[in-house]
Amino acid sequence: MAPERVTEYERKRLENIKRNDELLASLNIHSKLADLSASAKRQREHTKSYKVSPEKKLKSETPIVIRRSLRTQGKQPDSTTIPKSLVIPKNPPHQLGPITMADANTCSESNQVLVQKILSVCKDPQLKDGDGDGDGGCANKGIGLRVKGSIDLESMELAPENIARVVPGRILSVKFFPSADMRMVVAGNKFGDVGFWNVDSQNEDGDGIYTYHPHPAPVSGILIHPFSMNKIITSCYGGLIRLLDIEKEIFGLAYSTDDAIFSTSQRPDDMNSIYFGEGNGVLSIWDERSGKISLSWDLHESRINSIDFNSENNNIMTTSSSDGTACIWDLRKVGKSKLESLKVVAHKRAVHSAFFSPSGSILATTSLDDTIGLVSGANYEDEFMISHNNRTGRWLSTFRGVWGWDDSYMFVGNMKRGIDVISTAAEERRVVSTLESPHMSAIPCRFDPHPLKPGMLAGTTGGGQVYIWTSSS
DNA sequence: AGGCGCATTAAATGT
DNA sequence: ACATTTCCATGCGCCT
Repeated sequence: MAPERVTEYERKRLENIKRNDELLASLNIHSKLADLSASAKRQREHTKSYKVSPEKKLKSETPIVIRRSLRTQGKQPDSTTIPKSLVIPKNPPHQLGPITMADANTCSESNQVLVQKILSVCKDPQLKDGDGDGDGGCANKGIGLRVKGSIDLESMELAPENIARVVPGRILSVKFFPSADMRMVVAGNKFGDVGFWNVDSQNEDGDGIYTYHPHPAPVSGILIHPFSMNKIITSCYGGLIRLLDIEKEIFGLAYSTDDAIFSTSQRPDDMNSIYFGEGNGVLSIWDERSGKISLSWDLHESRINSIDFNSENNNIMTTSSSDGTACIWDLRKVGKSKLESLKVVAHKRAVHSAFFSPSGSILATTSLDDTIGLVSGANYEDEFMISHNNRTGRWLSTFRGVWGWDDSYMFVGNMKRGIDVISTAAEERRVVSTLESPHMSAIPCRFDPHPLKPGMLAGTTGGGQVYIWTSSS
């Protein structure tokens, strides 16, 4: 019993420290941890529960007032007094407002190399025909949002040089730059870090990895506009949506809320809006031009884990939720401040993703009830459930099955350090092969297929690694 | 109905 | 090699 007590205490203490640290960060105070350790001590007297809801705890136990007053007193950061064990090295002060890339930078690499690289691709004359968008000159016209094509599974491989640890800790979101002229991936982790990896920089200087800390909480979404790659949107559990302007080198603050933001998406034909899942089932639309929420619906009874649009009809949207359902909505059928679902796919547990196939005719869901659903038919009336182990546990991000470059294959993580490939043809509908490699030393959980390079698939792990599988065909 | 304790899980880090 | 640490997941069962 005694040792259990100790670990219990220890756990609470760490939890408290972390919470306090995040609070400190959110208040932009980078200092004075004397009272922090005091609060940790105080925690000992509060021998109560192990899991207290964050809000409650914030209100009841965290000495907010003291911290505020510290800042209002204008006390300077005094790192010398910070106990070594409490220093979290990768946490520069967090601001609730715009933050420059320089301030958010947590690596030794220079911003300029990254900025110039991205701008050079944006400004590629090849891609810059016409250019009347007045949008920073980052036109990418003539290239589709996403190419379609079949690939040869047998030819997919993982080269050792296509592996990197891009951020520390667990990755929640990953996105390729939608450019055919460079291979760059962006990954967001549990700590709120965002890492950029220029995969082809081996021949250039540095390791091609640039890390920033623009968020105080897990990065739930990354969006890169295909026609304006110099603008990168990130969201986090802390309720922030940031819009990184590469030209200005600023992580701007687009929107902030007390609710957690669990998912973000953009409607392909309306890049001025951001659709995001907020709190316990609310879907909101933020309009870039007005800088405000233009619409908001209460669609689910629990968090919305994913949002996706049908490529063939951008009015058709799908959401997946921890309430155990994935739904299909028609945005034209807006009732009185309500949306009616065209279809509800019911799972027995939380649904962590729902994505339309490239053609739009199949919806694939991934659920903690250990199934992957394939929903098809003219009105999505055919449901087929494929059994698949999706119990990732506490230390890994949940699995989300993603589509490849046509309707024939899906990719999903496998607890045995592989990537399961599901053939979706009506007569198959099962795992037909598993991508495995001795170089894949951890379980890939979240994926992003390169939108312009069929066969190029990024997979990310609970340890911050990114694997880029490629196909020679 | 809802809050709380607990088991579960993988991989980095420490010895 | 093995042991320790990680500690904003989630479901379940037990308790109010």
